[in-house]
Amino acid sequence: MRLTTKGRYAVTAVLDLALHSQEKPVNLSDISERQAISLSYLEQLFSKLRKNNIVKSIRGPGGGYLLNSPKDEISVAHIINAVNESIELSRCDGRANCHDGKQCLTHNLWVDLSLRINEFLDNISIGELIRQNERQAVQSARSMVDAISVTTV
Amino acid sequence: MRLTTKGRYAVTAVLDLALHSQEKPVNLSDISERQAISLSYLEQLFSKLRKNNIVKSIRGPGGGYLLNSPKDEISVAHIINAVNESIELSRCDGRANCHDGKQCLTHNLWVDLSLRINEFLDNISIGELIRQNERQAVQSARSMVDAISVTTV
DNA sequence: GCTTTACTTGACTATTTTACTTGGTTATTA
DNA sequence: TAATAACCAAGTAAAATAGTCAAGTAAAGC
Repeated sequence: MRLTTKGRYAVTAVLDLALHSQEKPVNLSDISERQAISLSYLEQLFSKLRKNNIVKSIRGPGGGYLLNSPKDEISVAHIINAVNESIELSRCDGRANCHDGKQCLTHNLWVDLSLRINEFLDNISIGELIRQNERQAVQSARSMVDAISVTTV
Repeated sequence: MRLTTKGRYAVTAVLDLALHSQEKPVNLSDISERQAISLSYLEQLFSKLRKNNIVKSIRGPGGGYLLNSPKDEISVAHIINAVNESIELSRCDGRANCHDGKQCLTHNLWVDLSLRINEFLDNISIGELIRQNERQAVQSARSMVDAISVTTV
């Protein structure tokens, strides 16, 4: 599991897609404009997302991309791993390098941690992310209203 | 929060330090050899770790590095953020770019997620990582013993 | 106090990844 | 058949990563 700006771009783009595609496909030009990501870079990212069955495409005029599954079934981990190709070069995989055991221990510790991070991000779906944000927005709007009513009363 | 091989190197090195420094300082050459990380790269990483009060150094012969706090008070997030400088270029910070609100929404969603990842990694300490691994080792040893005793009885 | 050891610092370089560009081709619809 | 938008491939600039080198400085021990 790697977490770089590339992953952020991908998650942001999928979030944009989830927010804008009500049955109608969304084309990359629109996402490019809204999220300020270059069109061709988006094409590369979406090519990987499509190959990983996260989105599906419709060609031709009026075409674009759609989520391939319900929002709640698309995890952040899935998106990030899709664009990162995740060839996770885990050094001592069986042979070599791990001569004295101690090195293998630290390596194992890292693998454990890596698994835990992956598991964590696998439990956060696009749908959940959006809902949580909506709740927060409602809450802050409410407290804003409260604040106003307090100051005006 | 960014999670790259650089962060892995740093966490691995601190784990190695935690495992090997029983009151005595550990020098970077030893870590370099054990973890197969170049000495000069370790120097750069430890310079940042020291500035962030994660480790302390002792100069001169017999010198090296020690953890600056108990194992349980050093979080994985702390280590990763220390070496990554975390200048997290969060695009629309107030001004610019965020014209239509929608873009800001996706941006906020990412920031939320980022905070959650950070919080998650902040709750995993070096000490906890090591202990968990020990438990696993004991368990697998136990189940191995069980398996053997079953097959031999 | 001098020498040795070993950390410290900074500048410099190679490699890899990221982000983007260009220039196309192919499928679909109006 | 003209316009649209996905698809594809090669190349490129900039940034991050990983490592090198050389000149320091602090501490230990003789």
